[in-house]
Amino acid sequence: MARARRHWLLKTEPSTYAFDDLWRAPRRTTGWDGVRNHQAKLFLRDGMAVGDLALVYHSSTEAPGVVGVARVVGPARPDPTQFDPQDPHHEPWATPEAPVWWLVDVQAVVRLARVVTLAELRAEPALAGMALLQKGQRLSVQPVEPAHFARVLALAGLRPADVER
DNA sequence: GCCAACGTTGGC
DNA sequence: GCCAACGTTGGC
Repeated sequence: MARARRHWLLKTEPSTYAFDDLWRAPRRTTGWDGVRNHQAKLFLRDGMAVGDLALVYHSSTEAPGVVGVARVVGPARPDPTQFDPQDPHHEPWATPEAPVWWLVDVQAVVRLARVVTLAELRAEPALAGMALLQKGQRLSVQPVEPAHFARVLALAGLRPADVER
């Protein structure tokens, strides 16, 4: 039997890569590259599987918050930007035989009609345990409990079936 | 292994 | 821009 679907949160700075960039990408799909934290890497490489769902979160912007939902559509693979000397995410010690950084391919599923802001999330008692809301946390890839995921969808006015397409 | 210095994240 | 919190680096 297949493993249960897991849920995640992916942070991005919209000035660098916004959810709308993903929404407009070919097949609404991109490699989620540039993650340079080892704990986040482990979630990408070892935690995620095709079919998992992720909240996409905008940070470092006027109204930080959840802006969309994406699905993992490809298994973990080495992040190609680590091999590119011209790329800001270049990793001098990485080789194709021994990659350091990993990514998964994600596809936009739903673009929220409005931002579910960080302030709203904080105001929701049912979400008090979310990793995102813990003091000092700054991981850009985080696991999300299914109940929390469902609650955020509800705040966005979505029903569970809305993310199954 | 300890820890100070420095860099980064990210809300405000 | 400020600053808290965390991660990384490097001397010892």
